[in-house]
Amino acid sequence: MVTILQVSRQAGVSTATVSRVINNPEVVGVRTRERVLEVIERLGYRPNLVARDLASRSSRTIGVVINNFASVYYGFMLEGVEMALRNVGYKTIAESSQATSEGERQAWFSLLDRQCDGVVVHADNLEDDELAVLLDRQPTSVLLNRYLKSHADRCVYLDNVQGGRLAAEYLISKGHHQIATITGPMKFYQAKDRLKGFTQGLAQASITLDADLVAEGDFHEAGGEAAMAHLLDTQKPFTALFCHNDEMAAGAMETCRRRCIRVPEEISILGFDDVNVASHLTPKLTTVRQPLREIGAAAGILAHSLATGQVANSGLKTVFDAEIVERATVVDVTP
Amino acid sequence: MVTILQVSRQAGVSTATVSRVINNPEVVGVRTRERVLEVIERLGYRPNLVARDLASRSSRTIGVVINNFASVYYGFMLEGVEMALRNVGYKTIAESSQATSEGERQAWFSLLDRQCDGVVVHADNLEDDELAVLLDRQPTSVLLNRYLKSHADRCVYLDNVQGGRLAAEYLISKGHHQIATITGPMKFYQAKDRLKGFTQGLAQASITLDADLVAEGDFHEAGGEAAMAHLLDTQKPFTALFCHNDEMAAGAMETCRRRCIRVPEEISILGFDDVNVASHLTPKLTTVRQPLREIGAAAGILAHSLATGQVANSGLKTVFDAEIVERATVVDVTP
DNA sequence: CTGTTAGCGCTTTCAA
DNA sequence: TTGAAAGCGCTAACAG
Repeated sequence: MVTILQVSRQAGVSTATVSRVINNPEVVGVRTRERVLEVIERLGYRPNLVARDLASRSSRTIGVVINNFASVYYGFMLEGVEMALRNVGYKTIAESSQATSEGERQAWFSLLDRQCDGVVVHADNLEDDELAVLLDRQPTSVLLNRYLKSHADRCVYLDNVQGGRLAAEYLISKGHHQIATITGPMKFYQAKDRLKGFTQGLAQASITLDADLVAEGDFHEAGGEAAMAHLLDTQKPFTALFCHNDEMAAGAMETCRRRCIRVPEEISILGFDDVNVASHLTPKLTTVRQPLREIGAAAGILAHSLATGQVANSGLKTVFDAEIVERATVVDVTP
Repeated sequence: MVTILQVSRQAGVSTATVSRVINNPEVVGVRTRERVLEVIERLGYRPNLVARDLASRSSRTIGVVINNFASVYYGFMLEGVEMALRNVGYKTIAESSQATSEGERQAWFSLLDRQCDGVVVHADNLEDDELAVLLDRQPTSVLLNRYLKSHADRCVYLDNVQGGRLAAEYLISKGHHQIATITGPMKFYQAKDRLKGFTQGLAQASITLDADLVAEGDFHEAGGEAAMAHLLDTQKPFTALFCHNDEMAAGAMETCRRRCIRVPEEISILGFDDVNVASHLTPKLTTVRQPLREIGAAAGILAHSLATGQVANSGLKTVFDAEIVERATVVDVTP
């Protein structure tokens, strides 16, 4: 391994000067700089980032905690963070939490131990109060797609209430009045908020959500299948279904297929997220889209701003709206 | 930030001892250890990994280069690496290459600069000879899902020839004789190998692959759609189609749908990979499965072995077989 | 079993 | 514009 010392000797300068041509070229004499650059090139010198980080007490890196890597939902957000950070010369490093509170805690600390300048945490499982304590202690950490009232300026997220309301409004605009819904696990605030917004949306049209038309799913396909079967079995009629994510919508469609219920002719189905399963289903799924890349990018930038002490909240967008992506599973039933 | 020095003072021992209770507890007197542990706990001390890495010249970390994060194909492999490494107390850190040779190079070096003990590289775009040079220089780097004859023991990959052959054999076993195929871009060795194996498989049954029944795709859905349209337009009859990945199979199915060609009644379709789009298509896609997690895990372990100087190649599995996952798009046409 | 003593490779005052 | 010197926080011989 070639070190800065060897470069400095070869170039006949001090290590400080070599360091300068790397990090602050303009401050170094042009002739010296040329010479050093030449040696660097010739020796194939590459700075040891670990040493640099230690000495400079900065890693120019933002850490990201996500549930797992094998889901495009997190992949999109991660890509968003990475792209945004690349533009400002920062690196991204991600760690997965296996979707457990312990995993979230560990990944978060692990990133901090690596001296990340900031960390973007997608924490579905940690409790509000623990999150609050951690955020207080880590002034450069931000929450991804989770909202904590006590630290609103540290949260970048989709407005799930708006998303839920939008779902209701859209379905109503297509003439539906009897609408069922399959929610995510109600312990997640996403599910709570989407249901809340959905209920609001229905209320605007003077529709009261019938408790029999609400089924709790698990955010996975199997749960969607089961929940749909349950809804159908209660015999309450409905012409449209809103699912809290696309996976469950896929499950619901599967149940319909098995029971020979035609989608969308007999039942319209609306998903949420717009991850790529949506466009592969038959018929293609109409869904409520989350701008995952944008959300990730905003979170990355926020963490970066906090880390570099820039004007915090300088008009940075932190709450995002969902939007409808019309495909083929919702049909207009206006008489 | 609380450092090892503060802990040592509080505990009335040297920093070396604190270091020992963290990294080599058994070598420290039980009473001292208790005391130090108590102080660590009380002060909330967390070792600075950057400092440890620098001092120990080891990061206990393996880097991974992948194309991008927004695709489960890479996500699965990454998860495999991570899981395997976790078991041996190593960390994983991933960087994306944007699927360009320059990106692959940069990500690779960047990981090395961070002093990763080894790196697992998914490099589709770098040329064989450059790869060979790099592998020679980096004795702890391994290739993921790519085969380089000159460095066979540094490659962990799916046997694409076997996969292609398996596809042919399977289709033939279902009574198909007129078989078309949509390949990946032929500049990728995966496509070459799958086609080669496929041809071999057909040859075993004395079938010669008709050039008109081969179309080159792009590994994406759009390319699959176009390639299928092309195949259909040549008017050569075929009863089955083998696609080099599931995305293109989805595209081909879309083209069939548009042209009112029933799958699998009129044309059977076989995919490759078994990423989750496969199970969401209608009908569900029969496909050739790659054990992505296992491949990732093996690559991680290989890099780890090389990094820790363990018995290289101690019976470590480095080439994996594909297998058929039967779902609903291939039908038996035996008379 | 524990402390002392050198660093790891780089950055960063402070002077010159 | 450049160099000398003092670390960053931790580990790793080497003694004892």
